[in-house]
Amino acid sequence: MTEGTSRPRVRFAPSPTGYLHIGGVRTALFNWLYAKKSGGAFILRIEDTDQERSTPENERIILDSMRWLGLDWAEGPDVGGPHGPYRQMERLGIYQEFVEKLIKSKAAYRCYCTKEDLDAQREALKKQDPKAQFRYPGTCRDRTDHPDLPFVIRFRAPSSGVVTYRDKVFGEVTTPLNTLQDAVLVRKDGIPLYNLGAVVDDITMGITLVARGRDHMINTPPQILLYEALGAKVPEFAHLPMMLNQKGEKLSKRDGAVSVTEYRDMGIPPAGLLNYLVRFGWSYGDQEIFSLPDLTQKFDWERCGKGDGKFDTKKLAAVVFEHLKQKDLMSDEAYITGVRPFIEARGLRVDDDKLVRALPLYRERGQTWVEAADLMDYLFRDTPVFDEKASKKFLVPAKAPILEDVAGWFAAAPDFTPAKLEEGFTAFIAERSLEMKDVAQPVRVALTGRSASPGLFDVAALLGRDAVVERLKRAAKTAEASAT
RNA sequence: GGUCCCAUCGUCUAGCGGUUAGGACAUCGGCCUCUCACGCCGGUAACGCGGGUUCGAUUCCCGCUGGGAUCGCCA
Repeated sequence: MTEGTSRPRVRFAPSPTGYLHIGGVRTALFNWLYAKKSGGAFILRIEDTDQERSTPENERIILDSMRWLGLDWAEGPDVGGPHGPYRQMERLGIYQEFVEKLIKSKAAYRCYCTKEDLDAQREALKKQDPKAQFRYPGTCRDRTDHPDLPFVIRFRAPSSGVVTYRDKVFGEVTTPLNTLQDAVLVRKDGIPLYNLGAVVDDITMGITLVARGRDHMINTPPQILLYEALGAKVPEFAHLPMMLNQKGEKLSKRDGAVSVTEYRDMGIPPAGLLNYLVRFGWSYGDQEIFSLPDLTQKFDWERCGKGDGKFDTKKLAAVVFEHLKQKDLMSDEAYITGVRPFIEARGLRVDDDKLVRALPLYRERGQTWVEAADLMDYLFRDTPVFDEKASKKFLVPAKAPILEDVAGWFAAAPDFTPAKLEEGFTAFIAERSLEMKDVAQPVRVALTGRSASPGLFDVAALLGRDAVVERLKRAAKTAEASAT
C-alpha cells in the first residue's frame, strides 16, 4: 500500500445485536466530525457476524437512529459505495481470500481443537487457580495433517517483542507480545471473528483512521499484527475515553436510558444530545454550547481528553435546554417541527398560528419537547385539563364572584394584546381594591388548568377573547359548586 | 491475577513551570415577580499521596494508592 495523498476515510461499525447505544453515538459522532472537518469520508459498516444476536430489525433501528441524529454517511449498507458490500455477512468471500493468504504465509493455521474441550480446560484451570490466565496451548500449531474434522483458523502470535503505535489521543502505547495467544480468526462455520473482519474490512475499505472506544484498545496490538501479516498499511488509531455510569462503571441497560431511541422519544433534540456527547472527552476552552456546523470547524483529536467520565443526565438536560432556548441554535421552524409530533401524540390537533405565537413563551419553559407539549396542552383543547390540587386550592366559592367579574371585564376589554390587557386589568383590579396576587392564581387555573404558566396576559392574548371568557365563566361555576 | 489505560470542585472540564487554579452543570443565598420558568447578582466547592528535577511545580520524571478496560469459536 502506498502512502496515500487521498482524503481521510473513517468508519463507524456497529453490530446489529441491539439498539444504537449512547456510547456508540459518541464514537460515531467523533468519527463523523473528523470526516467533515477534514473533508474525508464517513462510512457506515454493519458488523453482523454474530449470527446468534444480529437481526435485520436491529440494523434498521440503528440506521434510523443515525438518520435521526443527522450523522450521514457517504458509504453504507443502504447507499452502497465503491468498497461494498457494507454488511460483513455479505463479505464472506473477501475474508476467505485473506485467510488463504495468511495460511499460505503460515501466519495462521487450522486448529482442530473443539470449543468444548478448550472450555473444559479453561474451567479446570480456573478451578485450580482462579487468578490464572488460560492460554491456548498451541496443540495444532504445527500440525500438518488435514483430518476431516471441523476446524477454526488461528493466528500464529509471536511470543516475544513489542508492538508500539501512536494513538491520536493517548499518545504512544507499547504492549509486550509475550502475553498474546493464538486467537481464533475464523469460527468453525467459516464466519470470521471481530478482529479479522474489522481488519480486512478496514484494509479493503481504505480506512485511514480507526476511532473507537477505549474498550477496544486491548484489540489494537493483535490487529496491528494482522495488518502486518497481510502486508497492509496500518491505519492511525484514536481511542476515546469511556462513558461510565454514576457509580463509575461501564454504562449498561440498567443505568437508565442508553438507547438513542429513548432520547428521541423523550423529546430531546438530536443537536442537543450530540452537543452533550461531544463535550464528553473533548473541549474547546470554556465553550460549552456548540452547533453542529460549529463543531465541524473546531473538532480535533488534540483537544480530546484521556480520562473516563461519568454520564450526567442533569448536565445533558442543561445542554439540551440551551438548544431548545437559543434561536441561533434552533430556528422557530425547527422547534415547531420538533414539538408538533409530541403535541399530536396527545391526541390534539395543532393550530399552527397559535403554536407560532406560543413559541416565545414556551421555548424557555420546556426542558424537552415532551415537556413543552405537556405545558402547551391547554392551548389546543376546548377545556383545559385541570390539575386537581390547583383547582381545589384556587377554584373555591369565595373566588367565584371574582371570576365572574373578571370574565365580564375580559368580554369588554377593548384591546386583546398582552400590554393593553395588563394595563386595563391593573386599573380594573385597583378599582375593586383587589391585588394582583389575589386574582392571578384563580384566573390562571381557570385559563390553563394549572397553577403555573407564562404571564396571565400573554396566556389570555394567546387564547383569545372567546376562549378566555368561556373558561372564566365555566371556572366560576366550578368554583361555586365546589362548596358542596 | 496478567496486560493496557487513566487521575483538577459532587459532575463535565480549562490549564500545556510562575494564575487570587478559570468555566459549565448541580447545590446554597439573593434580585426580578400575578405563578412557573427565563434572566441577573453572589456563595460553598478541586489539583489523591510520597519522592525527585527546578529558583519555582497542578503542570516534567519515578513510585505508591485509587479507578477503569480487557483476558470468548461476542463486538
